[in-house]
Amino acid sequence: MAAGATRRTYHHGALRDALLAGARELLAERGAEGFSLNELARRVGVSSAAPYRHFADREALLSALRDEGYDAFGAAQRAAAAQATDPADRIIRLVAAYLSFAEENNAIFGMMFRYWSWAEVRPDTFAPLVDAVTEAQEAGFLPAGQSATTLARTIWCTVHGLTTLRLTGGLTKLGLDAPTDQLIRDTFAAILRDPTG
Amino acid sequence: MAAGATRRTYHHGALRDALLAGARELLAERGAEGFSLNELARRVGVSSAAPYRHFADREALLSALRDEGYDAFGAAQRAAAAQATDPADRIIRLVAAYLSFAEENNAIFGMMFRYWSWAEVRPDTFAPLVDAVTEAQEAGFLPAGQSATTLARTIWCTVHGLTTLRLTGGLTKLGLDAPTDQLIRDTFAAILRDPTG
DNA sequence: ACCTGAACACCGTTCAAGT
DNA sequence: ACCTGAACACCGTTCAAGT
Repeated sequence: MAAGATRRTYHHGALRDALLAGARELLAERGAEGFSLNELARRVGVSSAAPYRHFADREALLSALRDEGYDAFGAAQRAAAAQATDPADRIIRLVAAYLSFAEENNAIFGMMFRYWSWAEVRPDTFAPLVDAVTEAQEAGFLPAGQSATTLARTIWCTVHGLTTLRLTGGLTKLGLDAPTDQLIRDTFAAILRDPTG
Repeated sequence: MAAGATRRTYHHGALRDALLAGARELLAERGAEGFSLNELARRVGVSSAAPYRHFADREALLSALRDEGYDAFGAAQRAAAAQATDPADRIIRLVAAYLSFAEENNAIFGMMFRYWSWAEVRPDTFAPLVDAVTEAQEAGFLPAGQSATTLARTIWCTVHGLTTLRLTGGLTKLGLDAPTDQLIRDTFAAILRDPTG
């Protein structure tokens, strides 16, 4: 699909978009550390200097992908929240959406949340989770003794740890893996309570 | 300290150890992705081909550092557990030790737990945590409804998420950071219960 | 305005040759 | 046995020159 997909003449016209599209592909194949700007240029069919017309450097291109990533992540979180039937279900769905976003966008997720950066993160990225926690507290699924942001932070830490430890193979390596649904249920059983109990 | 610290003659005698020591330094300065074998060779005062007498490749050298890292981590966990006064305190101390190990060994921690690998992880790395959870269940600090390994997995996910989100600056970026002690207390308040309550 | 070609200093890695 | 020197294919990045 990438082989020889080059305009014979001179250049593209829409090189910037072609670079971004190629970068998404290449990133998925090679991961963040294996990602090479020269390889990208070769695939897109331009000289290795051409990308510098559109991006200041390698980091700037990756930064643009992170930016898209935060958008997509926010949309996925909101979509998950919208499908919920009750406050506890909403939290579980947000958690499940977190995990599956990371699964489907491994390299980009890594760049967004795992190492450096945070430069492009949206301040409202976790608004859906904080809202869900507030509701869950009111409905008695979560204790009222802590602020919603504190509890949301705890849940964020838990789901983030679960996600990274699972995707990097750590859970499997230590014999702690389980099917996704069960993993989520068992993990948040320690935090979410039954309001009728 | 690294400048010109070179035997004038030929070579070292103990190049392998010199490489490992230099690598620990360089890794702390440059991080895992910035770590260069050529730069290491220059610092240690040998040709860029010399390290290949002692390590198959760049990865093999980093792998040796990960190996040391798991040892040091295990020792730190056991030391923390030994100081505890009760089962809940023991869990909090293990969590605090996890965080401070990551803080003091940022790059190595990243290579051990954050990205790839897991190849060198000790199967008993989390034995201290599982033991502490078992005790905490018996003492009523943790619910008895789940197995100790399941609960330990949850706690591991939470502390791991807390650690990575904090060290990468994510908590600060989203206005969720707090002093270490309070952060740990607030986070695990949602999981640990008062057995007298 | 947008891209190429050639160049720079750097990588990781290999291998014949030196001591 | 252990290391050097020189080389290879690759990086990211710069810049004069082309259209």
